[in-house]
Amino acid sequence: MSTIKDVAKIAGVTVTTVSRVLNNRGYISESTRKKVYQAMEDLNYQPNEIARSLYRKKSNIIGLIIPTVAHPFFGELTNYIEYYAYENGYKILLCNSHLDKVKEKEYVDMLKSHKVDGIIMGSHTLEVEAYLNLDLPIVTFDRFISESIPFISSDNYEGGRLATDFLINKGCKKIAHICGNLKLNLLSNKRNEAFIVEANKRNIEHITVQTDIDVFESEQYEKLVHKLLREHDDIDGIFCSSDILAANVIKVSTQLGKSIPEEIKIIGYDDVWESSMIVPQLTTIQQPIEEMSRLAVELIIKQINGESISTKNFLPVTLIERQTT
Amino acid sequence: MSTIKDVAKIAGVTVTTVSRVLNNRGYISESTRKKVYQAMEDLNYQPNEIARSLYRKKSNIIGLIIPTVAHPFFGELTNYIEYYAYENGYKILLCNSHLDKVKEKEYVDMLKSHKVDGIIMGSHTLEVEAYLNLDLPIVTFDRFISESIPFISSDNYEGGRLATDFLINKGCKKIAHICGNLKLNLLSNKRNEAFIVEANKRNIEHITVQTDIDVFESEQYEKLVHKLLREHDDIDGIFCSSDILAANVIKVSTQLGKSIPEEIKIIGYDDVWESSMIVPQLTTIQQPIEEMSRLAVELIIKQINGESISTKNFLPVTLIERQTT
DNA sequence: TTGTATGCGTTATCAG
DNA sequence: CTGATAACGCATACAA
Repeated sequence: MSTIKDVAKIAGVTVTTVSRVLNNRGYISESTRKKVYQAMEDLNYQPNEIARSLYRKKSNIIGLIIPTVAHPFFGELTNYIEYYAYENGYKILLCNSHLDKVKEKEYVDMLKSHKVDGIIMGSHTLEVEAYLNLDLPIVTFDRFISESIPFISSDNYEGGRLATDFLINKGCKKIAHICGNLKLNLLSNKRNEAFIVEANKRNIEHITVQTDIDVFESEQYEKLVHKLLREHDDIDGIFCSSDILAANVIKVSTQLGKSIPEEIKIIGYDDVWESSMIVPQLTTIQQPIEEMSRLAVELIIKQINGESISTKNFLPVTLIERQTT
Repeated sequence: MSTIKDVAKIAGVTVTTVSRVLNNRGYISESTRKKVYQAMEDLNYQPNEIARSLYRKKSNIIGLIIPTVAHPFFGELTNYIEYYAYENGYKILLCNSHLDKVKEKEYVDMLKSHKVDGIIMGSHTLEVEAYLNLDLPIVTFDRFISESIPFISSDNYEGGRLATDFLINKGCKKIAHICGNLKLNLLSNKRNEAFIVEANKRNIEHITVQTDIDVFESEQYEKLVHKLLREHDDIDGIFCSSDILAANVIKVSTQLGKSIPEEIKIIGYDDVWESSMIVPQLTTIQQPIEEMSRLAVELIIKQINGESISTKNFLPVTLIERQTT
């Protein structure tokens, strides 16, 4: 690959001049500008971004840590994040933590070594302190770490409320909420809070099932759902904390011969693309995935530029009624 | 962030020495080694990978260009690719081309500027020449560009044969194949070749439907499938070139009141995670996504290391029978 | 309008 | 065993 020196030699000028035309800085005569352009063309020259990064102390790269891009929600999120990052001249270094504590830590260190300009965190297995000493612009999804670290989150309480109310209004008498591990201190726990409050308020029998099964372990999920439906044969409504989980519930319910939505109603969360594709189409709480992504990029870039931003960012959710309720 | 200089100063040695302990090169006394480690610890020092990359002319980054990570197939692929890359000390710079020719070209240039060590291409909208002058290790999925550029592909012909035969053996009398744009010169076109050959051999009426609708435009897909089933009410078997497409067909068939698999049998391609999750569970041709990913990383790294590799890499496919046939 | 010299953080060569 | 110093490719202050 040719360097700025080669261009300079061919164009018969010094590297300074080449650098100038490259960055449009200071005065340069039209004739030399042309010569330089010509030389760059001839050599098929492209500036070395590594060298630029070193000098400028800015890599134009954003690190993205998520559980796994194979999960539909994070796949969509990542797609949009990369899209908006690119629009703004940034690139994405992708890290799938698989919710492995050790790996997440290693990724953080790696990203720091690689001098990324900021980190978007969609995976949080580490202790609060680990994020505090990061000394780098950061945005998290769905987790409050400290007043100084901005987060983006859907309005989880409202989502939980909407889902629960909806099931009850549809006539459910005994409902369940299947969610992640509530100990993880995620903002999504608010969904369960709302679930309990609303069910109590309406005097409806309710059960909460926590799980930290990896979402791709469908057999385990199926077992869990089987168990739940066996032990509580009279459950007639389930609120799932993700669409993927809801798909599992649909599958098991069908296997058990329960008709949806007559005998059991199911409502998901996220509104990933699949939820309108499956049969029966899933009723769900829609998170504004694109807007969350756009905002994540915006917040990171503003931090990089030293602009002030709001730390608490709640985005609205919407109930999408389809065929499972 | 502290640099090697700071460490040197604190440890009371020169940068040379620090660099030595950092890279375990040459002799160093145990005592200075300790001092240096101590200083690194105190400063929480991490070597600057940008500077290293510049000097070594090696970034340890692999560029990945795909249509979009939001597509389940590419989501899974990307997950595995990142996994294996990381295992081998490489990082992934993610690019979603959205099959946009201009964007794909820009991404390629960007990756070259960023001095990635190699590119894995899962998106090919450019002309053959564009890839030939790349002057960088490269691996493509599902496209033969030239004898010098290695590709990875499932055994598409066999996949098409398996699917077609299976439908016919199950009693289908009139079958359709919905596939991508055959003009794109992808190896997946072999699936259609096999489809036609097998159908003719068995003397079965068959139709090929090409489309280059973006896979996320479900309404358009649905229209297409509606049209197909309206014009050919007697179709009783459909081979879809992706599971996502098959999911669309399931949805439309259900809407039209056709029972699956009694009145119409459906078979997909890929075996993404969703295919076993949907109801009814999808019969499909499984591509070995993890192995394809692992191999892609292996082939790129071997090229980077100057090792010789095979350019034509076909991986076996498997028919997975579930509920739609 | 253009050139010289210096530094970004690191590694390697060559002395000592 | 350790230290100066040059080089990686680029951009800027300062001269000319």
